[in-house]
Amino acid sequence: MRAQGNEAPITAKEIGKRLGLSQPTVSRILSGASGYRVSAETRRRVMDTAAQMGYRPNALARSLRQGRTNIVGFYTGYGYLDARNPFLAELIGGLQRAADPRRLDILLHGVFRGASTDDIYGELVDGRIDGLFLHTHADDPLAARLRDSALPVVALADAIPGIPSVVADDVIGTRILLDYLWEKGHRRIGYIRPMQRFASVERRLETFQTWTVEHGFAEGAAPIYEADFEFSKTALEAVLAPPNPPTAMCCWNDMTAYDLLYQCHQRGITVPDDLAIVGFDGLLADPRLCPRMLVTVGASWTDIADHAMNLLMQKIGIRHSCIGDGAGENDGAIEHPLLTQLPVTLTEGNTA
Amino acid sequence: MRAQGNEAPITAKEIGKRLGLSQPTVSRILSGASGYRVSAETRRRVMDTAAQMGYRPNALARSLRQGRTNIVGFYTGYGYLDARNPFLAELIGGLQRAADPRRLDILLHGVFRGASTDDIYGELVDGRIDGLFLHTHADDPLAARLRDSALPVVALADAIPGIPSVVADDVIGTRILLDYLWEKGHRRIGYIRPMQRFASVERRLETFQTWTVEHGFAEGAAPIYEADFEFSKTALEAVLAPPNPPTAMCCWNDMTAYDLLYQCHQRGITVPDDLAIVGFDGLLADPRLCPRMLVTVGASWTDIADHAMNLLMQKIGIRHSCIGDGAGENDGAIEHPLLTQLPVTLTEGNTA
DNA sequence: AGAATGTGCACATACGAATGCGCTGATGCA
DNA sequence: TGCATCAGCGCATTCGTATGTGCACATTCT
Repeated sequence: MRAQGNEAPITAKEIGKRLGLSQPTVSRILSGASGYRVSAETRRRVMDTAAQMGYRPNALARSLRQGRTNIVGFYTGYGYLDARNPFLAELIGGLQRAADPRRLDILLHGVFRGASTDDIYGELVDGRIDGLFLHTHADDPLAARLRDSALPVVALADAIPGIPSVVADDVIGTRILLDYLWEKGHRRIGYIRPMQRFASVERRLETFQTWTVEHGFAEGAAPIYEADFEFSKTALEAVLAPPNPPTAMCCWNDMTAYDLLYQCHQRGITVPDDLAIVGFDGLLADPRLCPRMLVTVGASWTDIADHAMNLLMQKIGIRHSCIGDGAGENDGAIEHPLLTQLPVTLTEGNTA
Repeated sequence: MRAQGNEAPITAKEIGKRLGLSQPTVSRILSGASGYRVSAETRRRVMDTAAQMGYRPNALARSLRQGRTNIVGFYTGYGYLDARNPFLAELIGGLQRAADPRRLDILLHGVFRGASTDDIYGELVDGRIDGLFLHTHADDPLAARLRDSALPVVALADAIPGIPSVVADDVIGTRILLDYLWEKGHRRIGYIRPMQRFASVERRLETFQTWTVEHGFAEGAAPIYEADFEFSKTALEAVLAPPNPPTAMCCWNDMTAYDLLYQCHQRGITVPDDLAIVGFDGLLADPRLCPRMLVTVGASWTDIADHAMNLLMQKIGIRHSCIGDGAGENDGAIEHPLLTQLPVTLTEGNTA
């Protein structure tokens, strides 16, 4: 039973007391404040004592004073999603890699069940984070609240009007997928969309419709299906029931594609011979994990995270400089477009 | 250009000023302090004004005062691992689900390249988190530092001596796997271990050796191979080269098993007919994602995270109560064993 | 009417670091 | 000798909230 906790906490004041110096002097030396003169001797004594006592500056006090925490938040509006979801895993993993060289930590905001938009909003803007990565749909009332707040926010993976968003290029991506199917000889292609009206969904679906018109698809040759995140058995039956079913299915994202793939496997439908399947997001490109991989497009998750991080850093920097000089000039503030669409590449997995 | 930032921040003091009340009174009302009497009228005015002004208590100031942040940290000593790794995804995802009902957020600590143990330690104990989930190996010098610190720490997935650790039951798990192989008729079984001497590795390997002796395995019938995280092609050749190669391979964890699985697939070796493969961790149980699933054991990741969270909450609670009454009594502090081994179950995937 | 109780709030301080400003003593230069 | 300069450091305040203590005033009791 190591009973500690009775010793006074190791603070700058404590070091100062021990050395006969004031707390501010200790603070200035240890935080390496420039423009402050101390004798080499005093500096040495402070540094030595601090090291010996194992002094660690309290991050809360420092952040409270400086208005900066070096923590960026991540919030997903899809409360049921966590890091187990491959999509979110790529997102969070990408942010981790992007945060690391910038010496930032990531706060995963939880959304306890039953929390109101107001509560969540309050926890996001309470000063714990310098900026936020937002992963939600455009209809989320939280998005509107955040757009009008002072907190720097960047949207990821799905665009939010009025908030800088970094997404994969939905139009080019969808066209690449459809061109791929076209070259493989497919002339009846179905599209699976989710029930929700996400911005990405709309862009992808519009592109699908435009493309099929461009390529002279007849009525009924480009059916559109609506699926929940979990693609049900009955849905596949509905797809294959008509006399001339599609020979290929274009899924709005990879998770849906995997659902479909699994359903096909369950009933002995060979992919891609009986039914070709393409997805969107570039998920699970690692063939070790999923040998039964499909064809997918997607932007590099590293690029998405890195780009978003740069945007957020810039917003954070601007906000902080504006505090000092109230004039509000935007010196050197490059105007970024609200929607950044990153280039995509197609990945053709082994279909064993 | 919405130029804000010049308006005074909305603080409790500001509300008090507007209502002719003191800041403490506002604070007490809004934080719902018990044992403090205010008139219903004042309470109403404060609540209304706070709501109208959009008051959000500053979490930094509150935490600084209360010595509690309601944030728990997660740190992995394997710097190259992020949420993309299925193992870490399960770990982080499990913690997210466990944190949510407790209204905690999770701080993912980054380990910028080149950071010393001392730097990392400093960033972990700087007051931003109430407790830490530690995922690293026993040899990590950071583990020793943390063990002697006042920060509540719980180790996950790999045991750390002196720190409460929550892991899957390595011994039972390994025996279950081997019994499974035995029943399938395998009498020559190889084991793949990593180069690192992790605690879990040692326990699993010991169990393998004990088990093979118990079952009368002859010399050379239970070969042990050493592999890096990436199982190389040459390694599989080394396994299959001898005249009487193993008919089954027991991999120390699932990621290694997937490597092996992939190598087999690449050279047309049928699993499990030509070579049976079993892993450990219960990863990727979702058949949609990995139809070529293998046989694996593992504890429920939800259970691991939940158990670890309970342990940590208890340590945090004890620490906080000890601050108030310096006596250091451990009233009601149940002594938990340092090593918690959770029961495992076997999952037999489809081997399509 | 005076004392005892209770109500409703303000005052002061703590938390720990950061920072503008100003004080002291030594030195420089005229 | 007199004044400016500069090094070296302390003082006071700031950030925003929480909390122990105390002081008026109103109410009730005797």
